Amino acid sequence: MSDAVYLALAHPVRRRVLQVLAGGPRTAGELAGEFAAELSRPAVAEHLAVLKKAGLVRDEPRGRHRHYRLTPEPLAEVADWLTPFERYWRRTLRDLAEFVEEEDV
Amino acid sequence: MSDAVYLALAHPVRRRVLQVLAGGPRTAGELAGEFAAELSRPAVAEHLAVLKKAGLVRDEPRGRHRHYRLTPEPLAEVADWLTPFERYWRRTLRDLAEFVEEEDV
DNA sequence: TTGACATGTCGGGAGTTCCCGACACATCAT
DNA sequence: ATGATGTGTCGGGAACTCCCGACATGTCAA
Repeated sequence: MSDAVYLALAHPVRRRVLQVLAGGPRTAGELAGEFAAELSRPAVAEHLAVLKKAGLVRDEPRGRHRHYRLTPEPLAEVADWLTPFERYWRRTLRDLAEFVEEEDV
Repeated sequence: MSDAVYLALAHPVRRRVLQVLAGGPRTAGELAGEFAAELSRPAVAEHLAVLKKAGLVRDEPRGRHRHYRLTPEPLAEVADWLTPFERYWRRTLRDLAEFVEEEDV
């Protein structure tokens, strides 16, 4: 379930696929073309399957082609998970003080 | 490099370790104890090594123990990567209109 | 109907992850 | 010094990831 989303993001090619799809829907062939220099077509198809399983893309047949489009709702869960940590890396002075105090125990 | 962060987040135990450490530093033994019901101590140690490689935790010897603390700065990169997608899942009416238009081409 | 094209899937090989029990080492208490 | 304790690491097995070439299926054009 939610695990699938984090797993989908764990490979650089899959992250780039999402970025490409953010620019609008593409066919499977167009996507394979984007990565043809590095990856075979079946490899790209596998990555698309992983993204689909995570609910991050949806596919739809259009005649002889198949269109993939971004369905980024599952990313909201990742963003939510990240939120509590945000206060740590955007540290205020008071947070920093707490941190140093803990450090010197 | 940045790959290591996404990879670190890809395992549920490692995500939970980060959440535990958000509550303050812990020794290796305390962390292993938190997961003793599911995982052996060496397994937890391996997960800690992955987190360390990603720069998400830092460890420090304290006498006979070793303290781990959260260093969440690398998470900022993930949050930044996520930002451009945010406008898709928090869709305004105008964004929705654009989307539908694209959809019907 | 036939041929060309777009795409999904299968079989399998190489590498990696994940996990554990066992061992090694350092530190502290006695 | 000795023994107990906290921790890292090693050896290895099971499962999984990643990738490819080859094949199967379905759609369109002629």
